[in-house]
Amino acid sequence: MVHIENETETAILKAARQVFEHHGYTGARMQQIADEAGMSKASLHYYFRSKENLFERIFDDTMNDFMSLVSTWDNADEPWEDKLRHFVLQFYSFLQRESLLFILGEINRNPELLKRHKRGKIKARFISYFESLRDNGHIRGTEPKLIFMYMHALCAYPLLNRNMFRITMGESEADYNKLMRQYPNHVADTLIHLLKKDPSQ
Amino acid sequence: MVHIENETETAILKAARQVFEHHGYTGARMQQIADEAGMSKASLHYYFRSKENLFERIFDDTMNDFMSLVSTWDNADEPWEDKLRHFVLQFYSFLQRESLLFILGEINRNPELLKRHKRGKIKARFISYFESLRDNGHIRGTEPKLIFMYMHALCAYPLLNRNMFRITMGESEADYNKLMRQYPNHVADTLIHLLKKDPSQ
DNA sequence: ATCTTTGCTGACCAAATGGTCAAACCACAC
DNA sequence: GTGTGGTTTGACCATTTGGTCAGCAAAGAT
Repeated sequence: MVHIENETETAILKAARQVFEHHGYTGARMQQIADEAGMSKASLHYYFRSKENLFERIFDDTMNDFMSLVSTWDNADEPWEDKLRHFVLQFYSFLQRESLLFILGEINRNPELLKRHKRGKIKARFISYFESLRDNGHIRGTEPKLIFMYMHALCAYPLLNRNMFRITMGESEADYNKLMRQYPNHVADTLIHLLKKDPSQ
Repeated sequence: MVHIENETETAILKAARQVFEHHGYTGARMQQIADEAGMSKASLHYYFRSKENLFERIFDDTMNDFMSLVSTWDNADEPWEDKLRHFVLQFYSFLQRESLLFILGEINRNPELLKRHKRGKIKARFISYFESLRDNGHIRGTEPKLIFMYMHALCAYPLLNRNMFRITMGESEADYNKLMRQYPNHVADTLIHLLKKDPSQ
């Protein structure tokens, strides 16, 4: 009976996630979570002892998903271009579902939150893979750490910054959505272009 | 006497900025702002009527700085490569000083905040400039809107995500700082590489 | 010296908020 | 029916928080 999720418990977690992601820890209200879960505030405290407990459950779940995605690497035997594109698409679609802004905001508020997720130094397999490709001369000499950062930045930032981008680029909602539908493939193209060796060499 | 900033007023704004940027609107406490400004809470209400007023002053100031930087474009007569590098370095150093995470978080909490900053559709001059370069065949056909987004993403995200990057890349604080010192120049190199025409064509 | 204006504050207030608890409720076993 | 265990809640509490206000202090003005 350690972790069999009750139906009520699931409803609470779902509501809590919505409210925390929208308002942050300090802005979230237990009453609002209770309302959205369709039960009394006291029930929240029956299942999770405190606001902080409930919050940590949400935060940790998201962080674990995120960390495991980051350290995932498909070892299928295909060209690195395909692997990279596949990873980018998967990563982007993950970020569309999960609220990274929430995570970043809470870490900024309380950096202690990260400490519980260190698990030693995990160095993403993404980086190791491209390091060995580079060492074997299959790609340009570009630092794989930079490529890793570029990939994260390009995937994540337009989702964090949606509204301001739309305004500073003078796009309508519809046009912006259209642009963003192709966006992850553009990112994959760009990263591949950055890594591919100049054929003349 | 409309806007001559009092010394006290300046102290309040400085303290308020620190507290708001760290804790966000909902997490910020008027008492803490008063403490850090070295005065009583009542004084805050004497100078700015309410917490919301004080917050909006901070938020608007930052947004105005940000928006004017985004729409700035140096028309000096130099090669586009130099212009671009110059802009990237300036943009990155701006983001180091100002807290973009604060802005993004508050916009997420309350999208209304953006409406007051629209000023019609302003379409960054950055984009127009590269559109005309492209139309005149001086750069690759890459969509300038994408380059604009890439530039923002590459500059901003590593600053937003500092802590998680350090951990997932398995870097020490010192090594990461070293990497980041060269980072804006890497970004400029990369963007130029993406735009430059293949010399063989 | 006294009045007036301006800056500033301690003491206070009403509302909101996280949390508690005794009692009610409900399914099920006997 | 009666008892028993887990579940749910309305009423309540202590604390925190944004905000107010009467009044003090200091600096001119008269």
